[in-house]
Amino acid sequence: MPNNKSNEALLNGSEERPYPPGRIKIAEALRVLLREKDFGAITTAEIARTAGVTEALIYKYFKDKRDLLHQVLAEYLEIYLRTTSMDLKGIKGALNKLRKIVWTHIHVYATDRVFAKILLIEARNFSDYYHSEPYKRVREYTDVLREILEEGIEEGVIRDDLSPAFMRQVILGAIEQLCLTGVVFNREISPDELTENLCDFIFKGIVKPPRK
Amino acid sequence: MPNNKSNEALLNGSEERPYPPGRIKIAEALRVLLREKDFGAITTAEIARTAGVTEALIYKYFKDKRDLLHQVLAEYLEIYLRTTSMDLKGIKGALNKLRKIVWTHIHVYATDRVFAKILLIEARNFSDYYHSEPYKRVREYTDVLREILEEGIEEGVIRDDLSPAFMRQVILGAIEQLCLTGVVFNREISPDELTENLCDFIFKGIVKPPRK
Amino acid sequence: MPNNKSNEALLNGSEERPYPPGRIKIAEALRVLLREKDFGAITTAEIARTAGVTEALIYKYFKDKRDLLHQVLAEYLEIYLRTTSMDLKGIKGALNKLRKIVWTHIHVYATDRVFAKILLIEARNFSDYYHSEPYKRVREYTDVLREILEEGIEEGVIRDDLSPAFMRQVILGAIEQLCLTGVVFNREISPDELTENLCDFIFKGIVKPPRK
Amino acid sequence: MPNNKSNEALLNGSEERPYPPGRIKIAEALRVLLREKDFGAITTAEIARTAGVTEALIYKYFKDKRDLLHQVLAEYLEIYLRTTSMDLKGIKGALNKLRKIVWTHIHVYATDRVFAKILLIEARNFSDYYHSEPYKRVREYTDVLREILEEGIEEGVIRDDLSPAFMRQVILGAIEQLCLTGVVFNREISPDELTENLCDFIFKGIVKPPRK
DNA sequence: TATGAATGAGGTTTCATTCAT
DNA sequence: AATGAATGAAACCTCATTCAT
Repeated sequence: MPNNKSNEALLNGSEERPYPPGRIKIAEALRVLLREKDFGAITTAEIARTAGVTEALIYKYFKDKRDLLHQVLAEYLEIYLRTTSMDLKGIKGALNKLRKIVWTHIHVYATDRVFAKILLIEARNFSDYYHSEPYKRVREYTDVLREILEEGIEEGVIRDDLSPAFMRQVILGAIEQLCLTGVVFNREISPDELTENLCDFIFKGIVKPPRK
Repeated sequence: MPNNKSNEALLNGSEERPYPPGRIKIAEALRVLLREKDFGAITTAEIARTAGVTEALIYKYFKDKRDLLHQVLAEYLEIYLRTTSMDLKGIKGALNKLRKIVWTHIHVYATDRVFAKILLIEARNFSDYYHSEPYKRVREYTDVLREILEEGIEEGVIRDDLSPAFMRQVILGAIEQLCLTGVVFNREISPDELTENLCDFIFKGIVKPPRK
Repeated sequence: MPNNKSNEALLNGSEERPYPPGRIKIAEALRVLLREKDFGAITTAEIARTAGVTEALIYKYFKDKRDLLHQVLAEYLEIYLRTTSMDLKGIKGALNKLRKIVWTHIHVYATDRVFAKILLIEARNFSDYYHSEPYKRVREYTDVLREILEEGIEEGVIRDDLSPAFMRQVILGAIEQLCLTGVVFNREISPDELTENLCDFIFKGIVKPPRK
Repeated sequence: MPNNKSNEALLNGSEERPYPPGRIKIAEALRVLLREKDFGAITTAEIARTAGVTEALIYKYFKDKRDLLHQVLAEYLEIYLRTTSMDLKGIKGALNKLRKIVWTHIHVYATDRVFAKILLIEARNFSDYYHSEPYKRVREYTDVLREILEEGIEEGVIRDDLSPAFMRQVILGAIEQLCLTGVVFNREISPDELTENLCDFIFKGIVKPPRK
């Protein structure tokens, strides 16, 4: 792996300026708790207890409870944005890239349930989410997908009578829906299988081609 | 319209046993408030004030605040389930039915923003939602879609190498994602256009067919 | 049994003017519920539901919830006052009477747990109880005991250097304490055994008489 | 007084870790209010107001309103348990000890009306009281009495044909009944006189010994 | 850097009670 | 004689947040 910096480390601040222990413990506590319950059901008291610090300390490092979630989400996004662009390197052809990014996306949801929960369940509930910093990062993330679609159109392998933005929505919606139930009911998610089927769907549609 | 009972009336209980005025006012108050803000941001005090009744009355008719939402949601579902099966009557061909149900689905989100908000934003946030009564109704709703897909497979117009359940997920995910932004940013949603494009996508896929 | 009127009937009003069915059902409902839970934990809604009437009806027949309890208690007292004076008839000697009344008292607590609960647990909790109508009936009840003690003093079989009022308190306290645990923990209470031991205690004290 | 730690201090936590001021004020407020009214008639708002703190603080230090009462009661018991065992030191003879403990017991009720009220009136009304922590302390308290009785039996001064547990019940019941009216009607209670009479009753019984 | 103490503001819920019919 | 509808008042409690140290 070319990553000279582990994800773990990334969650704890930059190398030169690592986060103070209290801040690390708090963010980690939230991650732990999110594994078990909704953000809304988690109290600051609980976070503090889990982190082994006082509630007041949370407000030293975070503007408020929401900000804590946003920052934790931002840290995840940081990681997965890197991973994604890394993963696409060296792949040729828009369709191959598309397949790859679909797989990566599903894979993340499959393996990192906390991240998945935040994105699929919690985030959209905050009315200000769609104007928040993390949402902008998410857009960066999904923009990669749009760029691949544009690339495919230019390559001539993807139809040009549907807007890339529209196609991106459909693909993302499909991915999220497919993963949502897995996340909600804590079921296994198989990236390989889902990617295979989804790309099959996306590429060819569901209408049976007429017999020759 | 063949409906001999208006939707309005349906929200007020059965014809013989209409809901008491207080109950109607409370449910209506919630609907009004949901137009403007998140369920979580709505207080029982607010609901009571808007309804012109006392807070206590809410608890006469509903187990708790959540139950109120569930019941309001259930009433919506009741209506739209009827509408949906009504709408499909007389349509021939699975693909035509599919197109119709996609249109209906989008149309509902486009016109009934309160219902859309509950379903797209609030519902999934309640950890117990996926085990709740309303969710079962939603399943009934989406099952109609699956049946259409099965019909299409039998007719031989829809491919049989992807499971109907899978296809349903993809289609639903796409619809929801497409409507979500409209709902969140309070933008117009065009059922005709979206349906047109979405069915085009779904039916044929995005890969450009090779020139003959 | 010389009683030409059953207890059951007594609870339902006088013979010529029986209580209306609603009032009977409500009082009975309270008795039923008291078998299982504290008066404080019983709500008017519960009483109404159990009685199969509406809450409003309770207020037709009773001033308020407390009054309902007081009336139910009064009805019990009515019954047991009759029983007691009946029971003492024909018994000769203050000590025999004393033994008899102790037995009766314990026997009532042993068999009628609802009555026992009201008297041993609920009643004293109401600050106004000691000025209430039922309390006056209770005094009548305990006065019988005092009269027996006075009789014994006159007969010369009971010491005259302790006031009858004082002795009554001690005896009643002992009975109540002995029954209380039985009632609280829903254990069997044996009137025969308790009476035997208690009278033994009361009559002779606990100090071992010096050897002759 | 050999006590190197005042009761006052005991109510405020251990010496090294005194309770925070808020907690002390709240407990004290409840004690003050109990002097005037029933626990059930005291509201958390009232407690907070009297203590000069916010209602929320009550819930920082106590699980709920009941827990507050339990803890206050526990603190009293702590004190009186110490006092009791202290008081018995140096007394010879089971009967003397018995007399002493009766006096102490009555004396406590006579002087500390709040404690008396909790124990004689409030406590038994809480259905869970008999399974609560404070009740266990009360048992410790009354066990001392039983031990004295056992000692007396061994010494040969107390009759051995009645079980110590039974005798304890009778004695306790008598004490409580005797004090109850004093407490309820806010009348003076004379420990000396009551003890004198009660022990006379207990030791010798009420039956006049036959003339020699 | 971190804590202990305390708060403000409101939240949901409960329950006895009333009144028009 | 009984009900259906509604209420008033307060109760208990939660939780994010602040501030002095």
